[in-house]
Amino acid sequence: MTAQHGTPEEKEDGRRARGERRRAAIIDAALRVVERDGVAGVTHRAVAAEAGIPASSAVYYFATIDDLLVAALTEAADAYVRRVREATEDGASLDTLAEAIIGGGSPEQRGRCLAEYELTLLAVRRPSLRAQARRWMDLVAEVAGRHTDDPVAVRTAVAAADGLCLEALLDDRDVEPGEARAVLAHALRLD
Amino acid sequence: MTAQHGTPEEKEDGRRARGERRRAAIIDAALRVVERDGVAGVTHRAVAAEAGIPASSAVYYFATIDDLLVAALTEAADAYVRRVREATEDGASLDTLAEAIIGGGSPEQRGRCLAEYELTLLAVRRPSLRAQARRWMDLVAEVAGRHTDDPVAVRTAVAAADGLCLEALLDDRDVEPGEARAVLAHALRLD
DNA sequence: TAATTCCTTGAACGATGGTTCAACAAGATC
DNA sequence: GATCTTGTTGAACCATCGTTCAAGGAATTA
Repeated sequence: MTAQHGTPEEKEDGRRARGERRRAAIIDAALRVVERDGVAGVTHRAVAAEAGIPASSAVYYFATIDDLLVAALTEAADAYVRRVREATEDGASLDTLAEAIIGGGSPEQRGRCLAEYELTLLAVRRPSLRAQARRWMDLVAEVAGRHTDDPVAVRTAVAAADGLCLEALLDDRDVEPGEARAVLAHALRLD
Repeated sequence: MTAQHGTPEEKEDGRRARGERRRAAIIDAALRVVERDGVAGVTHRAVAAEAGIPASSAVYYFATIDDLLVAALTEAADAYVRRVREATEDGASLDTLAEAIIGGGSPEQRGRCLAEYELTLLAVRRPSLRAQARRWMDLVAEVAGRHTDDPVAVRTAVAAADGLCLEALLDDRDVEPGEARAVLAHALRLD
């Protein structure tokens, strides 16, 4: 009853505060493991090792592997939304959108993108995760919608954005942001 | 040295013939397992159980799980190419292409599509599988190329086709083939 | 028929992983 | 300080899995 109202800077339980921090660290570690070894590599022990904590601690916060994956997917979607929003809030230029989606081909972005894809595919098999996974597409649809009123164009742009990511992953070469831009522009009839 | 030339109906070793049949049955079973439980569900034992044979027999034909997944991916790509070629060889209508890609939303097609996606994503982490995985995209690019000369339009259509599949998987509802057709037509400027 | 090759199969070994549990430390509340 | 809550941790249990292996059966060849 002490932490009732909105201000989170209430006098809080220090134990819980540290717990929340550790929880977040575990999720981060889990995302790193997904990037490195894929969803299949996410085990309590592997994530705990990545986070530098004992395995039983990872179990304490995420009783099942599923819980951990759900948390990781949610965090990944959050990060993605943050990134794209930041890149498109002021000027909704197509270049920045393309770069935010494809990620410029840097290795770290590539790892992120792969992780996002794996988690999305995971969501296909778990109805409870679908809503989280859809946030990617919905966000791209929203941004695309600023450039056109044609719903088919928007659908095309969204689908193309997803497909471009997959191509970028499958090709080893760095995908030029210019190519992504050209495809998005084509889908949106901006060329 | 007996089975040297092209005619496969040479007097062949009956043991090997049955072996080849069993090998094919194992690959089929592996694909069914991928559809049902995902790539993560592919184990020697699970595939063997699906095929109704002892686990050690699956090991005899595919010494490692990787071998099994490679074979499954190759077979899935073969089947996909066969399907799309069959649907587009005579009249290369966009409707048939759209249906071949999206698959009319039938549950079995959905399972196939999901399996193809999972195997494709697997290929991202194994360079030796990339070539097989690319066959999907290359085929769609070829078919799309029959409708336009604009390379950007082709790239957009290919990317959109991949993205549409993912959307269809993520949405539970059956995706209307008409929607897929509209998106492809938009990408190819045929509307 | 004997030797050879190919396939079949059950059992087992070692490793990994999900999960449980009990003991314990540390902060919060009385 | 006593008590309660929260977090921490190492050990262990049990299941699953990849892989090995040896014994054998069946088709083929000599």
